[in-house]
Amino acid sequence: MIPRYAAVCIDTLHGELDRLFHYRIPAGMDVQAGMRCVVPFGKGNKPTTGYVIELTDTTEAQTSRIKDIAALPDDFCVLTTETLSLVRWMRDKYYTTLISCIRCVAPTAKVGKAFPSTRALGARKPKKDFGSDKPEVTLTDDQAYAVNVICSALSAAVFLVHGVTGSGKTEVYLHTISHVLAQGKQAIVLVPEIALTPQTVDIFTARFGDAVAVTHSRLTAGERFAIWKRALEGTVSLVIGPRSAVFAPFARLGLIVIDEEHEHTYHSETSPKYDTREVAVKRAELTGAVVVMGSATPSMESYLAATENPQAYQLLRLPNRINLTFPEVHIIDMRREFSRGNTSLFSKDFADALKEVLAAGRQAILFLNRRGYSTFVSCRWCGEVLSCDQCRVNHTYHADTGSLLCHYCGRGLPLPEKCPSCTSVHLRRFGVGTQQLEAEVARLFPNTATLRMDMDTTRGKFGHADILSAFRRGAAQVLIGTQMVAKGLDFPQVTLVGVIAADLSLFSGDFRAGEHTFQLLTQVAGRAGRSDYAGRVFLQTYNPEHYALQFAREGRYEAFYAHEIAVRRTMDYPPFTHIFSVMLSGPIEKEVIAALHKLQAIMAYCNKKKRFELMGVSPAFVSKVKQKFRWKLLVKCAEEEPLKQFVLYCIGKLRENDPLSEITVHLSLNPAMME
DNA sequence: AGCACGCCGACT
DNA sequence: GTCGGCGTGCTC
Repeated sequence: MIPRYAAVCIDTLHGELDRLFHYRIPAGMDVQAGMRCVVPFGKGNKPTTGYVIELTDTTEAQTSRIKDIAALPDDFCVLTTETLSLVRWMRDKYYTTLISCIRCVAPTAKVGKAFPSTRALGARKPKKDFGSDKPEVTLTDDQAYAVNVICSALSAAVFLVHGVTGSGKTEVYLHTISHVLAQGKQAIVLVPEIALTPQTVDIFTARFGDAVAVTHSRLTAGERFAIWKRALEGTVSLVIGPRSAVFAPFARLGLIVIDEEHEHTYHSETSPKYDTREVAVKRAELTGAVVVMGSATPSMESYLAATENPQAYQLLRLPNRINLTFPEVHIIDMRREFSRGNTSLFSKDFADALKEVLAAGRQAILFLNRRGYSTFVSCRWCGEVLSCDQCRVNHTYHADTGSLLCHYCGRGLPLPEKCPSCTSVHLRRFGVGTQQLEAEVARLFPNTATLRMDMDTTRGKFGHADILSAFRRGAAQVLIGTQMVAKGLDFPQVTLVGVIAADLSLFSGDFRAGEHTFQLLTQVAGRAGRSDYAGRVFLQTYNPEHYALQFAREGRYEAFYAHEIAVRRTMDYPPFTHIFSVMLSGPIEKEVIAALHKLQAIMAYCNKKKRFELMGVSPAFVSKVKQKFRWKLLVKCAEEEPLKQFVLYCIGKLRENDPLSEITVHLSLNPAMME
């Protein structure tokens, strides 16, 4: 029986259109579920792109209003049976519209246009017999065990590889991928950010050659589509990329690797606000693929799952550095430096160590997680702190342009000569950023070449790569940077790492501050001593006794985990509960607060059984950005699904009584960063 | 979101 | 009488 109707999801991002529209299938048109279609839509019967979600023989819609599908722009299905299931799951899981999920999975289409032709791309030979391609590297016992366990998993298993920095996690991934490809299956490798992990990507492309496609945010729509199509057709069998690569449309998916699984970039910050790890596990469940997550510092969520629910998450350990010793890590109490009269940026021990390294002709990495020259400018006459007029954020002084810059909206202005509040000339710059750090190194070591890597120096298309390759070939002895220099880099000549202010991420007010600090310090410490030369790491801090610093110094992940998870349990924080953050933003602060109080009242009224813990109305961490005031409230509950339904129901109630015309609602379940 | 319909003031 | 302002409501 030939189906007569197609249920179509219209390619328009609007909540009210988040339902299926039925169209008649004209005689002779070969429509399949998962295809794109062009349909007349709206008042003007405007030709509009849609996606065929299902085919039916009957329809409940009034037959007199049903129109015909106008055309099929493609001769293939953009959505497979698997990805159709996936987008439906995502829609419910991430409280969003079906079309926004489809846009994650399908290549981004220009409405009314067919996809570009792939014919011009040339025949593929970005074939090889992987079974006979025995990698030349000899695995350690730990590595071999991990590879064996993963490769003998039947299907849909999830592994967490906890491997210290330098333990050879990548080699485990490579062997596992070889095994999967040799079976004629396909694999996805997810990395936090392509630009920051060029070496990891190079290793995969070198090993698997033409079978690999690398995706990244700077690809054009055409390039992106070409890779998508090759994955669909199976002319590539390994896709490497950031979180969006989890959607690679492989028909025979065998493996998804998530490197550095704890990285917050795996959380999408725009709708659908998906967690890449959850999507990967769902795809594994739908396809029978295996998921391998790896990290030196696993997230609390994953490690808890691996230790308390080993049927679902199997833990594999790589506890030893291969041919490397752990770097010596020193915590420097900057309060003592100050009491001894040292008010400079560098402690005496670190300055001495840097001097030695430079004299020995080796390299050093200096890490400071703040860009700019001075972090704020204030008036010594009246106390005014210069700030952005669009945002509630202090201006940062940038020495290269001599300007004040807002790091939230990007607007800048020249540094004024007089205080805008009292017109005195006693403006002074306080706080240290990477620019000032660079100037300080130049002052203390005048003949030393330095490179700086932060958002200001990596703007260009190859910004990251240029700086890293210059440092690799020895164009500079010192690399100064923000957290860009902390991750995954492997420079054999680097024997010293200095963390200039290890407390910066400690007091953000986020309950994950301890976890983030531990992860960051462990990552950055791992940059030192990656060859025969011993490495040294200095953590400068005003809080030397903090557990995140102490455990990072000792390289004791399990001890840190035990401490942190106990705090989370006691305080009733994730992963033991779920937190839904509701933020409202709008141009009039009073109205934003009033709407939020109204929502709070609705929630209190609907929460008769006290199942949900309502936390108070408070300003967002940055309470004004780009002329919009931002206030939030948090709701906690041990179970995710009822929490989601409760919050969405209450927001629906709020909208019923109030059009919220100028107010935007921002929802986030278990946000990776508390705003 | 678009886009059309609709019901009131200024103009050829 | 008609042109056009943007408020309201629908889209198989």
